[in-house]
Amino acid sequence: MPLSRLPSAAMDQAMRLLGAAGQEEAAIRQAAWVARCVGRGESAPLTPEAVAALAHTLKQHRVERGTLLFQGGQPAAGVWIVREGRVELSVGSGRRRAVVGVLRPGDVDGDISLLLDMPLPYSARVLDDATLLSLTASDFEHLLATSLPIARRWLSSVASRLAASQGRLLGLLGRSLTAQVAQLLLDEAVDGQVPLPQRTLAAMLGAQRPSLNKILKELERDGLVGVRYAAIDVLDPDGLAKLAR
Amino acid sequence: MPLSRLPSAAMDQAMRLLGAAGQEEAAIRQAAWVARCVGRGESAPLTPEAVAALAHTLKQHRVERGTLLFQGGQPAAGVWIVREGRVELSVGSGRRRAVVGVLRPGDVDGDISLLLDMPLPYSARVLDDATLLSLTASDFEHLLATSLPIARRWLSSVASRLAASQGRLLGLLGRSLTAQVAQLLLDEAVDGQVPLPQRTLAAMLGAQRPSLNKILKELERDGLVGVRYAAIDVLDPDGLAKLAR
DNA sequence: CCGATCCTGTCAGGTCACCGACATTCATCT
DNA sequence: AGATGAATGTCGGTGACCTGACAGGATCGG
Repeated sequence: MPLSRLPSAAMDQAMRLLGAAGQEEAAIRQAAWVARCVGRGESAPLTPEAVAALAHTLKQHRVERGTLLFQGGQPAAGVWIVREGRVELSVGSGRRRAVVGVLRPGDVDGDISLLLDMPLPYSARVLDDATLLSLTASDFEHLLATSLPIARRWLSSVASRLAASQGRLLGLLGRSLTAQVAQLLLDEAVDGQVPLPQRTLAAMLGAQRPSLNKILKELERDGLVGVRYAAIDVLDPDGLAKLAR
Repeated sequence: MPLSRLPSAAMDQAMRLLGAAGQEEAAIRQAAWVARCVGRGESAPLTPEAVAALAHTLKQHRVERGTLLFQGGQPAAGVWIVREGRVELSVGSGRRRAVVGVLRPGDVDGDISLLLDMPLPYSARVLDDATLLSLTASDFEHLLATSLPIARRWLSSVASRLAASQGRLLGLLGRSLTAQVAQLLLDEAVDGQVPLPQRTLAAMLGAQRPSLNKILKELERDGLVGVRYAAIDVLDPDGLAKLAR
């Protein structure tokens, strides 16, 4: 999931200053932001036409905390792009719940199921009041089928997700829970913070919450992390990296 | 430069004997096969030009068992496509070795590192005497930058690998080793057989070989699998699926 | 045919993480 | 401010998996 996490404060301010008259321009900016999020494209620069095509098909949604964006097993309705807030991807429920990942601004989902024409493998629930962008299935396919720069960029976006997924696989295989926790905290930290409850972190490792809590207290005792309410502070990334190996 | 150092002498000789016309047709066939492997393309049919472009850039190699195709940490030299045989992807060594996956005919690798411009995350070793196809890095980028049908198909290829990786992640999270073994056998079986030594299977789960062996004997006692030398027979897929849930 | 090498089968001891449960602290809403 | 729900801190018993080691069988080379 380590797609580009871009500071969007400056952008938001610019949008406010523009006002209603610049609605068209705001849409273009939105599209350009998405284009930056969807992969890198040094070898496929985006044409103004491609950005405009994106701008006209993107829809914006305000979604409140707790909303179920989609449910596992159903066909994908379209592509979701997180503009602001977080979205949790999970399977199962109760004590057998596993968290596949947590989307943050700049992350994309739903496209894989569309590309492969398979049902969604997990459910998505919105963690904070959020702003989301969406593409319908047909708009998405049309974009890919007509714009090579967009297809090329989307390719690198999916590639980076694959690399992240394989990295997480390696982080789990044959490692002690301590090493897994250290790795997870490093992966998920943004600005030295991991704003997730221990229950969720445990579900991301397929571990029990008490086991995770024990390890977190050990890490805190060693000065590597700070444990707060529904959040972990990463105090010593280098020390964690040493544990994670 | 592992590309140029591979033993391709036999192939070169065969091509010379064939003559120009046969060589061209063989190359086209090869390219069409690759195109089928690299994703589905119901919405992006391949043009004859695209297939021809592929055909002219593919190189064929015969590689003998045990060859190290590439090593983790180095930049990717190009894209590899397995035509025949198997290739093992792994990290680490000794008893801390983890097997990321085993490539079989039709599988592709090396493209992710090129797309993201990152070093290869694992090493690749050839398990059987094999036939491989390759694309150089620049040919690959050129293909993607000029042919939309190929970019579109490659996109679905990477997408399906991502789905598989996430599936394996879910197969590991919070499941007993027995469930993991059952899942792995179902995933890796081809024609009801899994032709891998227990040491490799254990490394794919990040488990120890004795632990795996104990579970395999239990499964054999229950008539779900047959244990042979360096191979497992899947006798009762439904029974395994029930265990894997 | 024989040695070398890989693979399988198996064992005991020790450790680690699961499991259910409970009390406590924190945040939020009325 | 008080009530309510959620998240944290903590505890033992139990079972599962790891560790290291060794013996025996299969395969392949000379």
